[in-house]
Amino acid sequence: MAEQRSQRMTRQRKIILEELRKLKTHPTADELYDAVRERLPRISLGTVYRNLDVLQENGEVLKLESAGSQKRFDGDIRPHYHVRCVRCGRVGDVENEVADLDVSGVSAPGFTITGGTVEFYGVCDICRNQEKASRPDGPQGRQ
Amino acid sequence: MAEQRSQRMTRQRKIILEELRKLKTHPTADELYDAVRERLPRISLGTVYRNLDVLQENGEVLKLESAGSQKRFDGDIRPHYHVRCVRCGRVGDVENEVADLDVSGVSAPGFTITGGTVEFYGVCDICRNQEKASRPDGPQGRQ
DNA sequence: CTGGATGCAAAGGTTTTGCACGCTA
DNA sequence: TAGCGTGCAAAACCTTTGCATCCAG
Repeated sequence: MAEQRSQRMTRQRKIILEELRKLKTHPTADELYDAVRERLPRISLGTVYRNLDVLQENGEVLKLESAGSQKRFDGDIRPHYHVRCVRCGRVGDVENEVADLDVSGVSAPGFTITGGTVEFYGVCDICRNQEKASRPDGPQGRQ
Repeated sequence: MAEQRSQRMTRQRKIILEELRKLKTHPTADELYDAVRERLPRISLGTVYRNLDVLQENGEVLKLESAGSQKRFDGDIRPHYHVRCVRCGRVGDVENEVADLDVSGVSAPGFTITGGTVEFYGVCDICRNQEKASRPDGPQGRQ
């Protein structure tokens, strides 16, 4: 278990990992690319993607899957819940402890269930402020 | 609440909704497109996407954002949990009742949490059989 | 009639990949 | 040195969109 898929710790891989751990924003690949480029101006976005894949298979980072839009990445691999902003897709960390989810009594035809997790959603402060700003006369639905 | 965004029930929209309700597979947009094309050979994929959007805003179908590279859709809007196959992304329905998730004590800095749901994952029978077939000499991890 | 909906095709955004060269172990 | 990793660019994917035309109400 937790097989290492790759052996070499290149400068690029090291810095990608460092920057991802530094960021608390659960960045998308290209947000991380921007951060890494400050230290390695010639790195390519493809390298960022390739390394995020490798690091994820090595269990060193988390790939937060969300269909369709952009994937986000997390350098903090301790078990914790996430919130996703339903407006902009930003992801935050939930402070509460994770509770063990009992999967033993759960059944779905055609599937063998191995686990589960809780996904929270909400609105981030940035979107909430924009929302307030754009309707000065009270709540009245989507613009 | 449950505002209708559109007024016209076109042949296309009607058939898209019918076919999605018929399918129990939580299809991707283009899987649904294939199904609909049997009845409307000249429909375009763009129309399928546009209608899925409208139907989703009307609350008539569910857009599953959970994971994978493609979004999946569900014609069954009753509250129920889903399982997702970690190998192929297929989605199935969980038979257990949904339990109310208490969100009141949950906090995440920078976010206003409005809800949450449980996401199960596992392996679907199709992938499990392929797995068995491709390693005739016992379990030994990824190939 | 009228404006929302369609078909077609092109554009858009994100992620993956082929290739020749570079660099870690 | 060997061969994994890189940069670059093109391709692959999925989804959205502009536009002229069509059709449901």
